[in-house]
Amino acid sequence: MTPATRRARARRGDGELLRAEILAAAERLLIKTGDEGAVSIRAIADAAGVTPPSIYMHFADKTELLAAVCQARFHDLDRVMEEAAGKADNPVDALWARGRAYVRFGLENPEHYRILFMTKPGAERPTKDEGDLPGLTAFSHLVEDVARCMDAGFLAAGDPFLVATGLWTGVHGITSLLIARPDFPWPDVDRLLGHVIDVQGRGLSA
Amino acid sequence: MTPATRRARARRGDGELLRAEILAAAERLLIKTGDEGAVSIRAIADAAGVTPPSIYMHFADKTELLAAVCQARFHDLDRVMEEAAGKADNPVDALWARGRAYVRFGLENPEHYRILFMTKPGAERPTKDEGDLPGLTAFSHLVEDVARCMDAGFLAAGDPFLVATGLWTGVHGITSLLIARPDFPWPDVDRLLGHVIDVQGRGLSA
DNA sequence: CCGATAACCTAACGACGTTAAGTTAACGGG
DNA sequence: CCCGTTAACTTAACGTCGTTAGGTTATCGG
Repeated sequence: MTPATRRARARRGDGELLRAEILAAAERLLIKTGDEGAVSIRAIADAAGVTPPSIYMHFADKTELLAAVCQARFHDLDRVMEEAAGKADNPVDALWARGRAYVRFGLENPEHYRILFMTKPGAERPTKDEGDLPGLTAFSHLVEDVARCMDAGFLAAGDPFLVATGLWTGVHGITSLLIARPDFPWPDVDRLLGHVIDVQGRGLSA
Repeated sequence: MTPATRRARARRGDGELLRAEILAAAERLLIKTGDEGAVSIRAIADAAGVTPPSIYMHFADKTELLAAVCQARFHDLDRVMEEAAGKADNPVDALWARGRAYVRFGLENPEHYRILFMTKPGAERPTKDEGDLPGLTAFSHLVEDVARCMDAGFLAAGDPFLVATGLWTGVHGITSLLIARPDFPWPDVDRLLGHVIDVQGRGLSA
């Protein structure tokens, strides 16, 4: 079962084209199969119309490839959360909208979520520049939102970083357990999330 | 590098002996290496002084083996939580003691924790009898504790199952993110856990 | 002592990530 | 127009993995 359709070789300066096509192919596979295990280097290469070693021209190893695949998706996460927060007309509602958007995003992209937040980073990966962990900007947006809530007196004064971390672990707990243990007799997701948000809201209020 | 020391064949009725030795070898490997990836069927077989196919006399596949390894450890989890809860002299303190014990246990057995609560169950595994998911009895103990808190008026009346689920996702969020993202600039674990417990306590109180 | 069979082993399959060493084709320069 | 340089790939292979088919060995009842 050689490549489905063999890709035409890129022109002299256009080696970078393949990189994008590899990422697209990996993305397609990850979404279609919904299983990280099925997204092998060989399957990706085949889907991209290329042989496996070609992938190593653009990615040092498989984990770097998968990280790149997810990085794009997690710029989406930040965008989605910012959008949701923007629609609210006070910082507290924005906070909860953020949480809901986070959980929904995770459940809609479970394999991306699993790779990013449910696997150990094998050794150290000093990824180039800003996107060190890809959700870091999203997190700092959260911290800022928490600080706004405190400044406005909606939440009790305290350490915004600590509070934001607690909120993050809260929504992550829901998201990751729903992904990892779908067999558990979960209550309705919205009810559970609503309850957790409610509890956090009471517990954090001034 | 054939087996380190070859195991003597068991006697006629004692085939089950190997099962225990395989579990022990896998347990040793998992703890020593601290990496699920290093615990291969072949490595386990080698550590048990046996060839790889012998393992399939006692376990259908690798995931079943790992599940069995973790099941024992999670009877420990229930025990540890019960012990911690038993030392408290009111049901609310028992609840928080449970949470602290849970997080500590997860951080002390990160690979077990990862296998049980951070990986997708491949297809359906209708494990024989009671320990369907191994932490289920521990969870029902939690539900009972929550109900006691409500009955005693320490927590606002409500659905104990829903509240317990929220508490579970809360401690799991902390535990699993600490395991999966050790590179994040975490606040002190006790401070974070204390904060989260404090928030939940306020949010759930009557 | 012998045949049955429990308790293992040998050999192999196919898939995986990854590397070394080719091969092909696009371009700048003569 | 051809030619050599070299970017853009490929072929072939290594060692690993989980797993299976089929053989071998040693224990035990008779």
